[in-house]
Amino acid sequence: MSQKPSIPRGTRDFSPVEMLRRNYIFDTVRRTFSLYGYLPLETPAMENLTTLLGKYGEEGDRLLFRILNSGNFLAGIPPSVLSGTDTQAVSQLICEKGLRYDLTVPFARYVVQHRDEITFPFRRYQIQPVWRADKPQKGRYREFFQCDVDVIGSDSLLNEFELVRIIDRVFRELNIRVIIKVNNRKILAGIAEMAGAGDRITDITVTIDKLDKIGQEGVREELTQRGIAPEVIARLEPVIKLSGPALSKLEELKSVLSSSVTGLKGVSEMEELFGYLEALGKIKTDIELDLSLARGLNYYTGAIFEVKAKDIDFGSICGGGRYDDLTGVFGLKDMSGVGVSFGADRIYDVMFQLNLFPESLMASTKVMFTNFGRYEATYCLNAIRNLREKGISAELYPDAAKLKKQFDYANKRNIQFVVIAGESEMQNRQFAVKNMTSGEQETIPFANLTEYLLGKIDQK
RNA sequence: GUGGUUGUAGCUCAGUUGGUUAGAGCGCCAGAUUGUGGAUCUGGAGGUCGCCGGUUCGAACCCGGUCUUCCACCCCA
Repeated sequence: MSQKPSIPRGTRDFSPVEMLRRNYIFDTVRRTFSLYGYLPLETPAMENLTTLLGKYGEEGDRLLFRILNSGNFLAGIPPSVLSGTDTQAVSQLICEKGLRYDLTVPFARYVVQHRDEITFPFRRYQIQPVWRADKPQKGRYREFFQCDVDVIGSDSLLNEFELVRIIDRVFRELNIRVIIKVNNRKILAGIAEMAGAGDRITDITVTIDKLDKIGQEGVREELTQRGIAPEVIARLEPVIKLSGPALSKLEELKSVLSSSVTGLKGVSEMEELFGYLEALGKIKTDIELDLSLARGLNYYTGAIFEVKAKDIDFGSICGGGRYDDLTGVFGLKDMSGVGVSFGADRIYDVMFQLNLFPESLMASTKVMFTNFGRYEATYCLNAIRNLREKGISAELYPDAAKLKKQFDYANKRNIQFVVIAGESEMQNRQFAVKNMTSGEQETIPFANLTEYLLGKIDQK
């Protein structure tokens, strides 16, 4: 009895073609991270739930994949709990581990645990999958890869500045036109404070974050629904609607938020960041100070970032921000960090739809030798060794199949050159080299093959 | 988690009011061409109609459940 195989909902297999394209993204990202002096780090797929819970808000806790304890996980659990309806209580008793939800919290955990071996400020990058028990949709998976860059142990706004440069570079290299949106949690706190609802920041920010989507009217409605007083809403609106260049927005905010120490701090932080960008920037990517940007993760305390593709709507493909006290809950105070996360899977989707992957990715083998049998194959293998030594990827068709079949194979694999060595070629110590794009075929002496192909093959 | 949607050949999809052997295009395999691919022609293989159950003399079609896909909300990379 065989069962139809399948994989869990929201997960995917990646075929060789897909992996070549994914690696293209990972390589680009990794190269940039490393260029900016960040060091690689990996942490386990699973963490203790105590590490994970309570870091992502109520919604985040719900979306955590929990791992059932091993062994007799029901031992010692009161039957009254098991028969009840409080699944939360049950899961707490039978699960002590969970799959990581992002890379930032495990990073904070790592920093606290290894503080004595780390040289601060610590710059690390981490490219690994994360898991969320979300309902899958387009661009939303239950297992997806994040590419995180963070620097921890430095308050300097220069870090924010460099992250913007990294974002700019990565997306320029990938050829994706994006817009970087920036805001600051302290400004948001100041705005809420100024409006007379400092204790309702979460409700306010979560709602105005949807401005783009549901419009002013929608925001007003939802704020009312969340129990925000009309006069508060009235005071909020003009601020959110501020327009113009970042620096002029900030200028206006200074007077609006004059009564809020926190708010002013946020404004000056943003002034510093945009100051660097003006002075040293030369960044081609559009950067916008978007006062409606909030971001859900509730550990952010300063700058927040979000990147969207301009030519297609796929939600945010990169996001992050500054967190002043993520390590605090693990017992390490005064350790501010800032970082962003590139969503590899969404970047893939964007690039795929916009056709941005280079054709050349598909051609791994540059030269294929046809196979006429054992005797001829040996002749070819000698040449192949020479090619490989010169860095030209080459392969021999493994079976002495019909030539049509061998050519078909080369065609489908996008192999640029096919080398034919049969009886007549061997007699003259030659090869017939066929260019599969032009269809031209030349006869080359055995000794000249490597040189000939080196000259013909498009580098890169 | 709430509401909706989708599932037929490897892929994209037809399939009448429930009625014998479920179709097409593309792809695949073979041949036309026993050392030359992308074109053409000929032939061929390939389907528990997502899965389980129910209604019926009879189900791809109707009903229920379940899984999957996509969408909205929620939230987010």
